[in-house]
Amino acid sequence: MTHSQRRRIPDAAVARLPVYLQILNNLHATNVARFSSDELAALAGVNAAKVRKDLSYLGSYGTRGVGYEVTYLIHQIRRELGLMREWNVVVVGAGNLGCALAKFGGFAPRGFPVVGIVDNDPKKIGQSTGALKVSDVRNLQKLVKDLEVTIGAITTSTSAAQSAADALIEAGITSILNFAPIVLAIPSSVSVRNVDLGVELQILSYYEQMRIEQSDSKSQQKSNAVPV
Amino acid sequence: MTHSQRRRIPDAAVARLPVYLQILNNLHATNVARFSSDELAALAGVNAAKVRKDLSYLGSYGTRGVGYEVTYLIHQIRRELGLMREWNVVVVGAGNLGCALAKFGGFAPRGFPVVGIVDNDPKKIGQSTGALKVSDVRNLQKLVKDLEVTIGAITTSTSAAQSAADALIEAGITSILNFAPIVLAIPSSVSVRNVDLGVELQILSYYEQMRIEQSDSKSQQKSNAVPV
DNA sequence: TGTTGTGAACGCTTTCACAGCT
DNA sequence: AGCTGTGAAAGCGTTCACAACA
Repeated sequence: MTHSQRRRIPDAAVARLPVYLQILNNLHATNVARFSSDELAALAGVNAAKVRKDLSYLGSYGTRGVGYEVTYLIHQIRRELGLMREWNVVVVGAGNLGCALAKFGGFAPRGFPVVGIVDNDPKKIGQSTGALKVSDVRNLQKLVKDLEVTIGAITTSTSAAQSAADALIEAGITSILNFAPIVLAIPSSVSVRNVDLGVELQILSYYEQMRIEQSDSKSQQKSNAVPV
Repeated sequence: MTHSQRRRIPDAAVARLPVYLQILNNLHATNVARFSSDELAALAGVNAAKVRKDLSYLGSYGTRGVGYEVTYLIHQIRRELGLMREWNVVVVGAGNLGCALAKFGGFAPRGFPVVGIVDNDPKKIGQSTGALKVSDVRNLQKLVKDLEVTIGAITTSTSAAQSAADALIEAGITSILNFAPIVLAIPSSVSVRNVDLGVELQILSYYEQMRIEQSDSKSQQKSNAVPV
């Protein structure tokens, strides 16, 4: 079945493609040329049917009886994820985290160069952080237009995060990576990914507690199983 | 319907409870005493039915015709998430991120004190970072036992991450917060949350590209709609 | 009246199972 | 013989819609 119209990949699959890509890059680095859905599934910690379904959304790029080619699949995933071009990032909030992101050289080689960092604190504006100078947040719109920025990272304090988001949206940004522990009010036309360690820890905490309660009831069960 | 046996909350709901808790803490700080599912839904960016279903997993703690009480609900969510006690955290990898986590005082007050940091680099062992001294990773098991640590944060290089995970599991850790861009091989009895900015950016990239392609076809559509 | 709590319907995601190719 | 690609089934999660009730 050929589908020449726009393919829409289910969100759940989109979230897994970067993980597959990571693994395939590793396989490529270790000179592995081919892989089967079983192998990738084992490395990704999912099951093989899921891998095949996910990869099938890209097109029919496998060979029955043989498997998939590493380099070819890397290319296809990169194409589908929009990684054949660069996406410029602007950081809002020149605190510890913001400056760390601006200095960190790890994003540019992966296609996400940080091209600007802004703040509203006059003391910070003009200071250098890595190769960048902190700009006034009031220049955000111009900066976004001139440097064709599409992604904004919010690294402000919690209290400033919503106005940072407003400024980014006003400036024409359509994707936000939010590090502030707050739910941003944004139009549905803008994508947001939240990175909140507090939330992650609390989720872990829930499963920790479940484990403890489960083992409690198990040991109770055990003592029931060996009655006096 | 009363269910006295162990309640198991769906994973999707568990992931939202910390977000609700965040919002309720804010409401509490601004002296709001009550809220309706509609209000919380608006603040959390979800719909009201989902809020009610999620909260109903905690028990029937609302009042029909009135709503929910902020402080009471905070208490119930905290109880359910296992936040009535502290969960000690150990950091593996005393690099930039690891030291930042150890120094950062933001976790202890939220119930997740970082009680240790380890590395395998002799140059780093013994150095101070915040209130902690970097320990030898070989002391991990003793550290985990003595300080009753349940959560391990992996902040090593990618290449060292799997052995860090192995060491944590060997030491008896049951929850891992992984910052390395790699899928860890771990037993299913251990919970893992991955924090990978590369993955987040690539997901945003996909939706950015979709937006562009959509607007391309729209403008094409537009030019079709106004033919020469 | 106003809002919760919840069966039932719906839609999305995962898994199964096997036809279809190499 | 072996592995992919995919309909169909099963399983979850979300939303609807309304009875229950303060």
